Amino acid sequence: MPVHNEDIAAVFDEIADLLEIEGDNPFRIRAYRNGARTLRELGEDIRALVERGEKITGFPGIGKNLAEKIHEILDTGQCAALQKLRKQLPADLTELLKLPGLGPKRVHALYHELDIHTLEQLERAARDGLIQHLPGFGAKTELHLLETVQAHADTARRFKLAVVGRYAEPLLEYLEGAPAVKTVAVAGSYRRARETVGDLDILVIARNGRAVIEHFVAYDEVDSVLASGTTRATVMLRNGLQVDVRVVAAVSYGAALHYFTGSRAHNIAVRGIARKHGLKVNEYGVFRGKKRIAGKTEDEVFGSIGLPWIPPELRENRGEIEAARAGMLPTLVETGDLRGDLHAHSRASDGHESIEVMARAAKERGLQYLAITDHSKRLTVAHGLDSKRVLAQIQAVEAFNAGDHGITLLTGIEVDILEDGSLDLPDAVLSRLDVVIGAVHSRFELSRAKQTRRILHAMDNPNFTLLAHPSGRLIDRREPYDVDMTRIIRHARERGCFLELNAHPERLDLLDTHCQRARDEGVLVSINSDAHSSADFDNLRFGVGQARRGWLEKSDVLNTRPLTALRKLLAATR
DNA sequence: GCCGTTTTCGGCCCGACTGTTTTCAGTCG
Repeated sequence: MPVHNEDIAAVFDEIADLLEIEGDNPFRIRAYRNGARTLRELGEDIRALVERGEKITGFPGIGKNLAEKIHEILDTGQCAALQKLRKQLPADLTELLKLPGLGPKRVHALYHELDIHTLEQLERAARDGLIQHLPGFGAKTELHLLETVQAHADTARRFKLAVVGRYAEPLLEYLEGAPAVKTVAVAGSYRRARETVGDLDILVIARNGRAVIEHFVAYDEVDSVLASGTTRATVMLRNGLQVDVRVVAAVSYGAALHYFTGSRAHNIAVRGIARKHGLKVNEYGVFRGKKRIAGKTEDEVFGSIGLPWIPPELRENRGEIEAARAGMLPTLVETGDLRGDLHAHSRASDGHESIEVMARAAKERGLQYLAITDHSKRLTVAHGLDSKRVLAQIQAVEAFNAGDHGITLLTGIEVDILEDGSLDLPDAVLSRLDVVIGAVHSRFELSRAKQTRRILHAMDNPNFTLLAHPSGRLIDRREPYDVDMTRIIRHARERGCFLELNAHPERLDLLDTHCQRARDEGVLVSINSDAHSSADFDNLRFGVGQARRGWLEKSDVLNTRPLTALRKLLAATR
């Protein structure tokens, strides 16, 4: 069985869970979790690194011990330390930790006092009234556990960023109507533009916290109130989205916004720096002893520990603090930097509008050019274009450009990459197009070696411009196909072609860590809407959010170029 | 278990809410 970063990370997380239940040293537990996180965010297969003989102890949180365990897991597929823990504790015990309200201490008690290690046993014991007699538990906790175990199917759900946006905006407006509210702002992973959001964090500046909280929990989409105090409350909306609201005073706004924006790893790192300066950072401000020295704005908070303001999308403790300290923070790309869009569909294949309507919609969003890239014939479900229809579309685009519309259309195609890596239309046709987007739409299950070879071969076609949605994942619906992204990025550099960052909320593909690699390799990324209707151009902002999480600057993005510069770059790929 | 512009030892982020505690532990973010 091939071992991937995620497999090793899962081992470390399980070790951490089991150690935590047994009450081990909390910092040792955190070390395992940090190691797991580093592996997940590496952006490259650790196996490939090891096979190349590279040292792995340099990565953050990977010391001698974890490096040894990584080698062991790669070599044997097993980890003796985990096996040993699993002998002491039943493996399914960690499942209980996922239940809200159950942490390591309570799981410890349930197991050691009542021999409970499955959800079924927990449910039975709760129904029999056995749990309320355990120390630290009571009747209310028991009832709560019974309810959550029965509803466990819907817990731990994450929502796509765009979906959360649709619920967040009206809720923000509603909160602005609470008594004496000065400011309402979204923080958390939504502000960091994570591709999915677990719960929505909203910060409110107001004099009277209690009044805001009362107003909030009365919102008509609230299904249940999970917690409610004088400065914060947590509710579940009817759609299953959890929302946290916290109320702070204006003097603490920056500190609270920073704190609730996270990520947790970033916050821990910032507080660590503050400690070295003899300061304490919490959501109320930055303190020297009892004296608040900063807190009104995020600028102040960062400034108090000698750093410039760091954009939220970078706050993952993936090097942004070091970059800030060195004055090397990127100037991140913005939606307004985009000059065009190189991936859109028309009615000719599976789009819903004419090329004229799509052009007008793109122009209304300030774009100077738009590539019409319908599907190729292999994708019969999408009514893909054969050679003859491609040639007809070229004529239609030329006819459009002959008029004065304030936007230029580019000819193009989203051509299927066939299983052998050839493209689904003849070179004679592809060579007449401005933009040739290669896309994998079939045989997702190919082995890593075959899938990678297939894509590399496609990129070698001299007409190939850019690779559509490179990982193929659909958030929550389909895993990325197994492919060596490092080789693909490197090949794009050698071949002189580009990668797409597909902005569709279900895709957001390139992944953020791959954007960083593309940038390091000097491969330009095109942030494309993949619009199938005129409203879809609004999705570009989600692609920009993802690009910002991937540290991309304006100059790293292909379609920030004005049309003439773009044409030169496109010509150079051939 | 990791890590070092005080350090190879001795640190490691911090506060709100809940429930069961009569002064605080556990969980969560």
